[in-house]
Amino acid sequence: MSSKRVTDLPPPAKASEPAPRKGKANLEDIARLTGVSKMTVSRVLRGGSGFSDDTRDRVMQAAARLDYLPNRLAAAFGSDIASTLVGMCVPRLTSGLFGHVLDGVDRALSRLGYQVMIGSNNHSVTEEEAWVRQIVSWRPAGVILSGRNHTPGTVDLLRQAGMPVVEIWDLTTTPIDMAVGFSHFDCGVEMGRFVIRRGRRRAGFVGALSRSDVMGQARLEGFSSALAEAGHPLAESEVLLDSPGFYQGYYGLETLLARNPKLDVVYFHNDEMAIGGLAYCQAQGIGVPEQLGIVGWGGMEAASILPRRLTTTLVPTTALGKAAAEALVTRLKGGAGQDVTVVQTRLIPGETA
Amino acid sequence: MSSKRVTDLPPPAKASEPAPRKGKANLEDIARLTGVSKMTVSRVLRGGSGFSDDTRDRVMQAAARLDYLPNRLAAAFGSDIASTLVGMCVPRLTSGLFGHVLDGVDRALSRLGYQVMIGSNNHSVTEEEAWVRQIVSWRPAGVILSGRNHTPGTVDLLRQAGMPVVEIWDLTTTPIDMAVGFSHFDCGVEMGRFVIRRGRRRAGFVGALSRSDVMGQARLEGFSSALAEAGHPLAESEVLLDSPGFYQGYYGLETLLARNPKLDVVYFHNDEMAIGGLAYCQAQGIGVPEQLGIVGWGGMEAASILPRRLTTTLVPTTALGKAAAEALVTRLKGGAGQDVTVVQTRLIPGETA
DNA sequence: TGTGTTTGGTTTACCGGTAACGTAGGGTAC
DNA sequence: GTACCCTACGTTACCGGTAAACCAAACACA
Repeated sequence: MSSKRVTDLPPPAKASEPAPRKGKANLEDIARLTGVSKMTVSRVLRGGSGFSDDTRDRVMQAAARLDYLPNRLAAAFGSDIASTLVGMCVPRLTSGLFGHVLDGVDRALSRLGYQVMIGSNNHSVTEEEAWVRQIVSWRPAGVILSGRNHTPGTVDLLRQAGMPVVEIWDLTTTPIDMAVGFSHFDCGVEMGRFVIRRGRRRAGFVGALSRSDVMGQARLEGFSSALAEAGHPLAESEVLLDSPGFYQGYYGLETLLARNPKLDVVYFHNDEMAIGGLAYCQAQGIGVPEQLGIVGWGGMEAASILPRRLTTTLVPTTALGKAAAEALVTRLKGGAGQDVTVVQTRLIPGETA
Repeated sequence: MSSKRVTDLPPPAKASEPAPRKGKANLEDIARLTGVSKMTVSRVLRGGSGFSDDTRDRVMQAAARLDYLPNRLAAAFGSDIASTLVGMCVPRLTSGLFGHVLDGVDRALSRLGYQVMIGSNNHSVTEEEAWVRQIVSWRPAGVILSGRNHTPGTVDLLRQAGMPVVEIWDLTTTPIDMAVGFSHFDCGVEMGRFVIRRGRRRAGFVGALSRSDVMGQARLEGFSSALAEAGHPLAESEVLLDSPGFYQGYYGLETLLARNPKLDVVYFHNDEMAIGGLAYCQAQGIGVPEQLGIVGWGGMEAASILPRRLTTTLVPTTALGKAAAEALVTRLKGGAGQDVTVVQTRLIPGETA
């Protein structure tokens, strides 16, 4: 017994009493009380068929009387297909965007009786592999990963486990199994073209590529390539080895402008950093957008209510999570499941560029 | 077999071949290959004692050769004390604050080999009970809940399961088992006294008590009582039946000021709403803090980098999560575990009040 | 030399479900 | 009347570990 609490069962219960101990009952106990076999009880409780209405009622009553609590561990272990566990790994749990993705996933899955096991890998594929190794040993029904970059070990583990895998966030043409996301490169391209259209010519970038945040990198590359194509290549870039937060945006912009005061627009790794950048401008009396354009990425709620609405790219985080969950469930139900699902991001032309 | 993927095992493997099928090996397979019993293998792999160095090496080699993946499901099921699952339920996964708490919990627990299963209850004790019922059927090692309000059913389930429970966020003098948090009422009191000291006399409150967010309610009560004590009771209050976000703060303040334009300070449900309120002031040309004081709660990162640093209460979210995890683990290791752990919040006297 | 004790194992039983298959009895088609 | 099928169960075996008890050989010590 794992009971560690002190105030548990009032009397220590007379030995070898077959009396129903409330709350510790199993199928056998219900079977005994009902006068059927435990297999029949199992069938009834799972809502299958192969029993009479009368039997069903009696089983249900007995289960209620004994306060029966199913043991999902036993069920999942015994049947090999009954697992309703789903593992989900995100880069950082503290990211507002991933919070919404997680929420989308959890809402969609828990409604169907699945349980989400979380993990975070801090943008490290090595940590991700360690997490996958742990998760796979729980024999989950499926796994959701963030990003398309994984160690060979991760891929091996998942392939061998033979379970559905959804890679979210960034698109990949060669998913391990399925992918739901959008192209970060294209986000960058779109924003690059946008700032060019707005007449900006000397663009900078402020990022915080903690570890190997290849997706922020991809946005930068898309941005750069669009600028180069237009004949006005990226003028300056400051990439901190830090997490992409408000402070980093504030000081990142300070550093960037110190190096090149003539910039007329700055693309930020994300909205949090961009808002930090805006704060810096306000503090220094730099006019936005007249003197300097500020553009972000991600579409956090705060961005739309600022004094000046931030120009950014809106990412449908909750919908993305929901789509990932649905792809997984479709596969679990035996459906084919789409290999690659694209969710649409949208450039919000705010008032800061 | 649960293999649904198509590109699984290259050749369909000759029938009844005792040859080690990579990645599907179990203790028995390792035992056979090593020439010992599976019990010995179990001991070796768990790093116990009772075997020679030679045996250990041979077992480890065999395990590596077979790509052995432990089956935690079987282990947890079979032993009743080996579960390393921990359930954690938060009001909303999209809340920045809870993201940090979750992160603190997950970091602390995953380092020790535990797996966190998440859930959200949308501030509803009924949804919480449904979640607890699901979670308990996974026989986790422990459970972390948010808030101190629970249905009798929830409490029953947890008591019967007899597993460690940590209630976080709000303090309670009568925890189900253990509690880690701080007093929301006291936060309100402290802020009430603070605004009085700053000379404010006509205070308002803007909240968004989605469902039964009793903790926001407690802060309001503390705030009110401090004001009343000082002889300047709360003048106006606007509580939306909505989630506490930026927009709600913006429009909540608009509504509040429409009803009572003479307010000289407004306490917000949280920082997100307060920032929304600040945005409204900026949009309307209301001088902060000269004309109107704005104070928030929570201490989100954004609050400290705004043009004017927000006056708020800093909640040590990550530390709180870590403390909760540690309380749980202490209890799991057999220690007594502190009943109630208080984490310190800190009023940050910013520049907005 | 006999008797603990330690070392390095083995054996057996069990956790609580589920899958697969077996079967008795009543209805039914021909 | 018999072959067949359906309904409503029961039986058996098993999933992959772990706990507990047992055991033989080697060693220690008086």
